[in-house]
This record gives sequence, structure tokens and C-alpha cells, in this order.
Amino acid sequence: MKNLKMKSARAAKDLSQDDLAKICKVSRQTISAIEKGDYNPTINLCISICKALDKTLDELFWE
Amino acid sequence: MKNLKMKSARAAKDLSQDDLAKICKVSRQTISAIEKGDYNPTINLCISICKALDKTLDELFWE
DNA sequence: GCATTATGTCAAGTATATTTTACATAATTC
DNA sequence: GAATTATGTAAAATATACTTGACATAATGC
Repeated sequence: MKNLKMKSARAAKDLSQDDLAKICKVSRQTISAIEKGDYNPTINLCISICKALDKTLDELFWE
Repeated sequence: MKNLKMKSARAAKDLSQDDLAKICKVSRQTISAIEKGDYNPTINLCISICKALDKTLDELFWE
């Protein structure tokens, strides 16, 4: 399912998908797919996203 | 680096690596490698491990 | 002592996360 | 209204998570 927590945390920081992708050193498509909920990122990428958005794993990736 | 939080949470439940592997439906080697800190599991596997050990992502995988 | 259990590790294979390139659309700004 | 920005999506290639099978060792219990 979609990750709306991540999408709104990104919006709160006024970052585009592309901005966040660059910070996390992944492609824009990867960020897009994670928000869309298509797939299953690695924990290191999740941690990188959390740090960029000033959130924790539980806040963004725990149900 | 080693994931000692995970190792001790597993010990607290009195589960072997093999037990936990079966619960999470992965191989024993995968559990071993995660505890050893060699690698970068997917978030879905992390969540599965957390549930098996009654912990959250922040408790086991946040620094 | 022997059998069993728990763990470490390695090599080769398979599944899948991620990249790259590309095209499409809606919103915004000049 | 043309240019730019943000996003969705798709196909082919590459990197890497994970499996399988195997062997080694230490600890425990009979």
C-alpha cells in the first residue's frame, strides 16, 4: 500500500521526489516506487530516507 | 556492525537462529548474516523479524 | 564417547531491488 | 502559449538480497 506518511513528511520539508532521491543517492524512480508502495526497499535506504526527513523508522515504515 | 539488539531480543525469546528463520520464512544464513551485520536486509524482512521478537523497527534497527 | 543442537562460513545459483533511458501528463511561471 | 518542474510509468540492464547445499566447530546431554 501507499506510503502516505513518507509522502507527507517529504512535503513538510518541501522536497521533490528528485531532491530526496539525490540526498539519499538513489534514483527518482526508486523514491516514487517506495511512496507508491510497490516495493520493498532495503533497511539502509529506509534509514537514509528517515534521516533526510527528520523522522524515525517507526514513524515512516511501521504500520 | 553487529546487530546485538536483535541477537539479545532473540535470546530473550529463547529462539535459535533457525527458529527465527522459520518464523520469518527466510534461511538461517540470512538471519545469521543480519546479526553479524554483514548486510542490508529489506524492510519487509526487518518488520517480520520485529514482529517475531515483539519489538519495533526503532528498537532493533535504528541506531 | 556419541548424538544433537546452535552457530559460522563459503560458493554457486535465483529472485528481486535499483538504475538507466525514455516518454507522457499536469501544474506553474514567464 | 512556450518552458520548466514535478510526477507516473515502463522496459532492459545491473547490483545485490537471499537460497541451497555443504562442511566445520563448540556446547550440551545422554
